[in-house]
Amino acid sequence: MPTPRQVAREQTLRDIVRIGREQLATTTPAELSLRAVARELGLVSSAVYRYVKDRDALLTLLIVDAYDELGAEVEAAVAASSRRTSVRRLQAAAQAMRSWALREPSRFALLHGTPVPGYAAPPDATVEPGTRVVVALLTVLEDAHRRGDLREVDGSLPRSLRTDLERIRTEYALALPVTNLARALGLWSALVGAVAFEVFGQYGPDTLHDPAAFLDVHVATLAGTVGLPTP
Amino acid sequence: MPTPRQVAREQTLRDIVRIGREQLATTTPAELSLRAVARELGLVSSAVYRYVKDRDALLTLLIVDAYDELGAEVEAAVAASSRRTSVRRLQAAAQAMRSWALREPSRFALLHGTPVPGYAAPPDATVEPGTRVVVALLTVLEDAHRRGDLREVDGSLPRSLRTDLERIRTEYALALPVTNLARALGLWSALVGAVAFEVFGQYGPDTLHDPAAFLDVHVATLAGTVGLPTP
DNA sequence: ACGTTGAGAGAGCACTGCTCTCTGTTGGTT
DNA sequence: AACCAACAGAGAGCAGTGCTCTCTCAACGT
Repeated sequence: MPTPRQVAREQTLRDIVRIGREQLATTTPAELSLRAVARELGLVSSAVYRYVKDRDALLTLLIVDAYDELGAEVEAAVAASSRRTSVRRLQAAAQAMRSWALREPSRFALLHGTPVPGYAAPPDATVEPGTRVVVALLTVLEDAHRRGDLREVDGSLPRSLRTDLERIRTEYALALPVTNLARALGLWSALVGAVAFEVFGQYGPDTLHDPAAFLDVHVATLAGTVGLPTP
Repeated sequence: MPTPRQVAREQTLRDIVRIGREQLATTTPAELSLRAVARELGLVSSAVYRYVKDRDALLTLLIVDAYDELGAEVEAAVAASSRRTSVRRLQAAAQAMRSWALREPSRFALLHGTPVPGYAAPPDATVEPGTRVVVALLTVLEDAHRRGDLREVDGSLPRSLRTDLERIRTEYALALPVTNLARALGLWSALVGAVAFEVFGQYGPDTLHDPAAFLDVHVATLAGTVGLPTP
């Protein structure tokens, strides 16, 4: 049975994450201020160090928090589109990611922008939530493969790359061939790259006036590379 | 004829950029310190404000500096591979970008990582150097198109997207069809995304042991989408 | 009932970007 | 040649940051 002190502690910790998340709505990860979180919480700055080792630890909490929210939304989009074509499902996943990223640019930057200096995310805490998006993409491909809609793409792979892909394939218990898996990894980074380009404004001003439409076209193209039938 | 004072001023300005560039070798853009630059220069912190309006202005100088260096290296790779297949030329461009990004992770982050808060790069200073890489990619495609090696890719485009692409096509005096241009933009963001994934460590630890090989495979796949013949 | 653990406060250190004022030099104009 | 304005740099200072240290007091387990 948890003591009052324990429940209060967990509540405060949740509040810290919540306030940190709110701060990220208006500031960038680099500007996230522990003192500001403390002020908002009605605490003196040194007190938050009872809950969070340092600023990097707070960032880790927020990274996991963001990965989970993004992952959940992409998974929901994939699940909701289970009766549509695989290309449409990938487009739905992409648009879910894009929507979230545009809604939460700082939290997207926290995940896929410049890493915080000297800070290495602890793998045991971040790898699992950090792979939810790519796993969701792989789910679509696995479904297509099971239905016989996935064309096995050819092409030789360097040996070390093939080894890595085989390991991933067994680790995630995938049925799709490694050549398709290679394309899927490419799809993943390309998708994140495309969203980052838009969120970070790197296409340049007044280049694309309907980025959502471009993303759909782009994802359809990428879907062709992983072996899906394109209309 | 420039006065001694003017040449001294320009020299100091160059020194500031040089020192800033050196600082970025060991720190991230977010940590770049104007005071540290001043110390290194043997000046008091307030003195550098005679040369640079504020920290953001220094960042702009460094962004242009980095874009130019990256652009020059990618252009050189494209030029040096003019007698090879178009796919190999794209791979050379990609590897040039990857090499530079791994050698200069902070400066790469400055270009393609999280934008600095509240800071909008002045377009008239950054757009031209910022497009050198994509222009180099387009050069490869134009060459291929001229030689008849570029297959016109089909697929319908939404109207607003087609309008944007037509404008880009005339602005850069391109001969390749807009459908291929759409794929080229996708190739660009995908390439940056792939490099960013590796530089920022987002593939996860121990996922790919030969990222250079993966990038070659990935770029070869993307080259197929823009209409180049893949072996 | 009593030590131990924990939460919070407060002061302080070293650092940041940036502004203001003051001094001395440079440079163009009369 | 003399003069006054423009300029480079110094120094102090403000508000903010992350983080550490010490102190106090309440909650907790024995």
